[in-house]
Amino acid sequence: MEENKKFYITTPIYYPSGKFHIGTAYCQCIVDSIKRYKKARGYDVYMLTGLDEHGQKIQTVAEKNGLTPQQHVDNMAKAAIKLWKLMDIEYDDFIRTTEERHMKTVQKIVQIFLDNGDIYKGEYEGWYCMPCENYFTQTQLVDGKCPDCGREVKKMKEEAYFFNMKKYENWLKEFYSKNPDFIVPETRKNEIFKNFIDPGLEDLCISRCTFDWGIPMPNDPNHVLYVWLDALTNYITALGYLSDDDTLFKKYWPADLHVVGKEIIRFHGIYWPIFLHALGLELPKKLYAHSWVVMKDGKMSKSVGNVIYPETLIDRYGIDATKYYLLQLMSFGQDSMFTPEDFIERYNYDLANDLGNLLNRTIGMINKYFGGIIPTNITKKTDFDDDLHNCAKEQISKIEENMDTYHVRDAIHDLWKYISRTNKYIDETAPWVLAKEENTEKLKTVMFNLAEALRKIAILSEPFIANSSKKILKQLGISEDCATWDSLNEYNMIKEGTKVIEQGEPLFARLDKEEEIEYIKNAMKGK
RNA sequence: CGCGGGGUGGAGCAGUUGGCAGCUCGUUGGGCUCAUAACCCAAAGGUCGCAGGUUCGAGUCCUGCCUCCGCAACCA
Repeated sequence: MEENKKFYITTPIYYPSGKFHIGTAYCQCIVDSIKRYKKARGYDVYMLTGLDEHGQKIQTVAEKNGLTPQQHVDNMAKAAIKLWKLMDIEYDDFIRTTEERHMKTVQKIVQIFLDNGDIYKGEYEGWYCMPCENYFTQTQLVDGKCPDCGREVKKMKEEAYFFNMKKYENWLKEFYSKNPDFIVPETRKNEIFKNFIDPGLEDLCISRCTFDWGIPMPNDPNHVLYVWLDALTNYITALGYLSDDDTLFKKYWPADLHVVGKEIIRFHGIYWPIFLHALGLELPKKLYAHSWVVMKDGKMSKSVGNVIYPETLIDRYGIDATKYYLLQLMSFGQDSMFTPEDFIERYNYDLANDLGNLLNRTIGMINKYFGGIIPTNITKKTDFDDDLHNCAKEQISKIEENMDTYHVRDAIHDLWKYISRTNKYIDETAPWVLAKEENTEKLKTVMFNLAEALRKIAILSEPFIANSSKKILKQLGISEDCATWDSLNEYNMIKEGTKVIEQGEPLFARLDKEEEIEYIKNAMKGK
């Protein structure tokens, strides 16, 4: 399928100024699911995540809490690692921009830019709010005043370094005309073109001297790097670019996929390609801008009392339910709405009723009719087998197609179509009637096909709900080596004498709708 | 006239290159009893924001308008 079987995928590096919310968790989920899928398809996958730990805001937040910036980000890094562990995120490296390995390389990169004349010293001018110690642009001002505190702002200038973006403008345009699919969804590309590329690029201010929580400019230590040159480069510094050991860089760069939030696609779609080009490096293969989880009353906000944190859902409903919910919710290009009602409904209908109960009824019947041994050596067919098999084939190829284009939600919906079809198969074949008629051969066929369908469902669901996938196999008594992605094309992977668990255990216990909605709503209000 | 995205049966959404309007939930009726009172089938329900236009034919293309949301460059 691909000439090169490596796959380097990254998440954004999150800004740890506050608690990680559900949107951050979603981003981790989608990247994790793509990683697991690629891994299942035989790729040598490397997944990077991390934190963007510098900047004014970190400094301010730390001071507020009576901490040094370093202490603050250390705490946040611990919290992040704990959360990713709780969420069972399989990353390969976790980069922090305050790490030596990052800072050193960034300084080297800056030096290269300085040497090549890509960086020049100029003056940054903006509206400055003294109490907030922050610059704002004209358009950010609210009634000509500070958008944060509402006080008067002053027009101020300061010395700053700039990156010469204009120099690369034509190259960037050319790149996009040759690679129109670089950014998905397409609408995000249109957005940055209309707003920033078509009107002509402006040079990027890359340093500040009003605060010091950042990487010093190698040529001028009074200045620290400002945001993007520091943050974006994490994707290569983590691989050891320009360090003593750059084996990972040689192996995995260029990235196959950067997943980022739609709010930062601009930086990844304009500055990042230009930085890389200026360094003479290859560009990533694709940028995927995911959209946002929004609430019924708009964006999440603490004052409205509609913020949902991942722990709230994970602690009570488990990581699989949370991942499943987020992944099936978020459409490819559109913001999607979280509601407690919807969460509980999806949990009950999809996970408990459709999937969990399918496993449970199958196990029940295999126990009841065949003493728990999955029948093999099938000789008879029922009228419904072909249709079930065709559905499997069709859905598998749709899932693969959707996962290959990162349409995770569509892939999940495809999988559930197959689960539904399998439930229907039980009604069509009515095993209880076959049992009464003592039509043992046909009954064997039905039980085998059900077990086989569940085996496939377990394989297909692994990227999304890994724990449940394992549980399904375990309850069926099927070993994991009989559950590889390649074996999806096989129909005789279940070994003779495979024994299912004696008493099926619910994968997802049904929830009391009213009670749980109440619970989530209270959690959102901070109770 | 800054930019972008929405407005599709009660709710939340899909609708790829224009070709008989789909999905999930809800509602109504029916079937089944293996199962976590789960599962399966069927029906009702839509002027696809409004007004024009192109076309044999438009939710899908063009024009204008109404309305909601997000972003506006150094703010992650």
